[in-house]
This record gives sequence, C-alpha cells and structure tokens, in this order.
Amino acid sequence: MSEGLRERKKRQTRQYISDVATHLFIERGFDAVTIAEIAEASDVSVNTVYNYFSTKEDLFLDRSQGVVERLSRFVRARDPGESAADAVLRELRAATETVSPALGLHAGYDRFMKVVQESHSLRSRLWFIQQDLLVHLEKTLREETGAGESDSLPTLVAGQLAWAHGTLVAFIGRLMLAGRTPEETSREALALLDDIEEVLGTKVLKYAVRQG
Amino acid sequence: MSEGLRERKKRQTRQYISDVATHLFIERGFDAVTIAEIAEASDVSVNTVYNYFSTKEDLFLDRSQGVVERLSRFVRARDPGESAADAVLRELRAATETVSPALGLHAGYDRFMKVVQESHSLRSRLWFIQQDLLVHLEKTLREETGAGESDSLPTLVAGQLAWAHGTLVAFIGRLMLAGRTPEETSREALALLDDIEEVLGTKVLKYAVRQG
DNA sequence: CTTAAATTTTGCAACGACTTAAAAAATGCA
DNA sequence: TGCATTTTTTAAGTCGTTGCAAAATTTAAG
Repeated sequence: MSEGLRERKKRQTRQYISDVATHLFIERGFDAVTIAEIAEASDVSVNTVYNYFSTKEDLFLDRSQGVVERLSRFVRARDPGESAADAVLRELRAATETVSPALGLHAGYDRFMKVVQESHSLRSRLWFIQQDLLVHLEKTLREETGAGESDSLPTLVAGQLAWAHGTLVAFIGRLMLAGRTPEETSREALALLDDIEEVLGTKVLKYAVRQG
Repeated sequence: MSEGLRERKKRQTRQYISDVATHLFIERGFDAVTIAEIAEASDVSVNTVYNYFSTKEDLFLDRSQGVVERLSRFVRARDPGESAADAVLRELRAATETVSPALGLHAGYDRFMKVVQESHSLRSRLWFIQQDLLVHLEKTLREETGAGESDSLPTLVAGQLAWAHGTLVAFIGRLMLAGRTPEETSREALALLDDIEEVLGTKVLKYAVRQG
C-alpha cells in the first residue's frame, strides 16, 4: 500500500524538472528561458512538462503556494486574550527574529527575487497568491468572529493584516535583493514591524480577541 | 499648428478600434475575442491594432490609466491644516456622494466589471496600475514631507491610503456587479468610507498635515 | 512468463498574443 | 504632379498552451 514505483518515479520526474527549470531561470531570467529548453534539458518532452506544471510560472513558484493559509493559521492559533492582529504580529516577529527562510531570510533569496523582479508574469502570479491569502483570511475572520454577511469589518481587518504581511515580505525582498545579509535584513525588518504596529488603528489591533 | 488631417485620422482610427474592441469584449468576454477578430471588425490589419495598442489589455483598460496620479493629486491639493489622509478621504467621499463615474458609479459599470472579473489578465493589469498608484503616492509623500531615504513612514502611509482607495473601488465594483444602482452603491460606499476611516490609525490620519 | 489493462510519455498540429522587417499605400507639401 | 514622410499591410516567425492519437511503460491478472 505504501507506494509503487509509478508514484515514486512521478515525484522524481516532477522534482527533477522543477530543479532544472529553477536553475535555468536563475541563470538566464524567467522570460529568456523557453519551455522547450526546459524540456530538452530535462530529457523530457514539452507535453510532459505540462503534465506536471500547468503554467510556466508554476515551475518557479511551486513552493510559494503554502503562503495562502499562513495568516489564517496564525489567527486560528492565537492565544486566549490575544487579538487576530496580535497573533499575526507575534508570529511575524518570531519568524523575523529567527531569520526564517519562510520569509525569504536565507542566502540565495536575492537570486530568487531578481528573477521575480524582472518578470512581469511572475509578479502577477505572486499577486494572485496574495489575493488568495486575503480572501482566505477574511473567511477565517468571519468564522472566528461570527460576523454577519453585511458586516464589513472582517474585510477591512483582513485587508489590513494582509497589507502588513505583504509590506513586510516586500521589504525583506527589497533588502535581500540589495545584497544585505539575512541577519542584517532581519534586524531592519523587526524595526519595520514596530513601525507597522504603530501605524495600525486600535480597531484593527483589538479585533477578534480570543476569550480567556 | 493646431492639428493636421493626419493627427485627426489617427485619433479617429484609434478610438474606433477601441470602441469596436470594447463592444466585442462586453458582448462575448475578454478571452473569447481574438485580436484578429477585432482587426477584422474594425476593417484594419492585426498589426494596425498593435500599432495603437501595445497589448490586448490596453484595448479595454485604456482609460483606467488616469487613476495612477489620482491620490497624489488629492494629497498635493490638500488644504492648510489638512493631512494627506484627510484630503484623500474628503475627495473620495465627495466623488462617492456625487455619484462620480470616475469611481465606477454609473450605469454600465456592471458590464465592465463582469468582463474584468472573468479575465485573469485584465485583473492582473489593474493590479499593476494600483502598484503604480502606490509608488507614485509614496514619492509624492516623500516630496511633500521631505522625509529621508531611510524613513519608512511614507511607504507605510502610502500603503494605507492606496489600500483605502483600492478597498473602496473594489467594494463599488462588487456592488455594481451584483446589480445595484449607482445611487444605492453610493450610499453604501459612504458607510464603508466611514468604517475605513475608523479603522485607520492616528499616525496615518495625522500624517503630512499642511501648515496653515 | 504472458497478456491485457491502465497510465505515462511523446510527436504533431494548431491557436492566439506578440514581434520584426520590408513592401505598399496614403498623405502633406513643394 | 512629384517627392518625402507616415501609416498600413503582408509575411514570416517565436513562444506559451492545448488537444489528440500513437507509442512506450508500468501494473495486475492468469
């Protein structure tokens, strides 16, 4: 029952194609590499590439998909007495302090960012992911607070928290792209998080407090 | 010096192609219409279409480009004693109250929104326009306040104001798409603007006050 | 081991957005 | 009218993406 040869080979093929593609993209830029080249370099047909990845962007952003539920997870796991914003800020600070790769705080992220920055379609794709994060978070806030359909606060608070997250990630990306080390960037990002918290309104900071 | 026949004809041709395209898009959807069809319906070659519009999206979103400087204009024109946020909120309220078509408050916007909503590439394009608005606004805030390079407040305040604007526009779009009248939507949007103002922090609301 | 069924891979043709270069037509002016 | 400039068209090609049927491979059954 564990796993047949077929499954294993599929996972390997998929991983291999993704690795080859990532390598090529980082070396020559997203738009400069064609799917045909990736297929050839992977010793596979173009159709096989499409068999595993539905778009060219997926070949590069496959792992970024996990971000969609990030803030929702933080909110769902908030402590008693803690608001949604508290939990999100606490978790973001923790990830920043520990120089977590999940936020882009790792050597090599500059090369990733360079590829993204130069490609229109990759940035567009990352935006759709952020949109998904926002929609997901709004739904979570509605569930957690039981807010009515016509209540616009969950929309607004979700918007604010997603903005805070997006601003942090963009900031980190900019610094890493500029050649800073992860540690240096971490330090500056913590200062930014303080600024962000100071900018947020009380209504946001006190929203969805978990009863103790 | 005024304008030769050549210029006039060019403007006419451009306008005609845009009108034909818009008509087709609204009738059948953005992705279902090909550039070749637009060219044929306009009695022009495909390359002439590309002569006037550099991408397919431009054929539909030509007029939306003016939005980029909107918030910057509001901020630059703020009254003495008024902050950047005050000015933006005042102008947005004014436009909403007067049922301004600039915000989408006009009959027919529902059809526009329907086309946009169904097309991945159009939404992506609108996002890039919002990004431009944000960048533009941040630059304006830096100029107006003389904030230093390392000061992140202009970035954050610009982000908040662009968020408020984007949230309002999205809200209006959603209601119009749902079949509400412009007047009804205007009323609900005013309530949303109140909610937005209540959600914003003092730091944002008091930023860049013009000296009286 | 052989065979048949299921699945994966492949080659091929096609569509549509977009680019480029050069020929052809329209226009403005002397 | 003749000429220079601008606009339009034609033609050919690139690339992402899709659909389809044949071929190769893996799995399961006898």
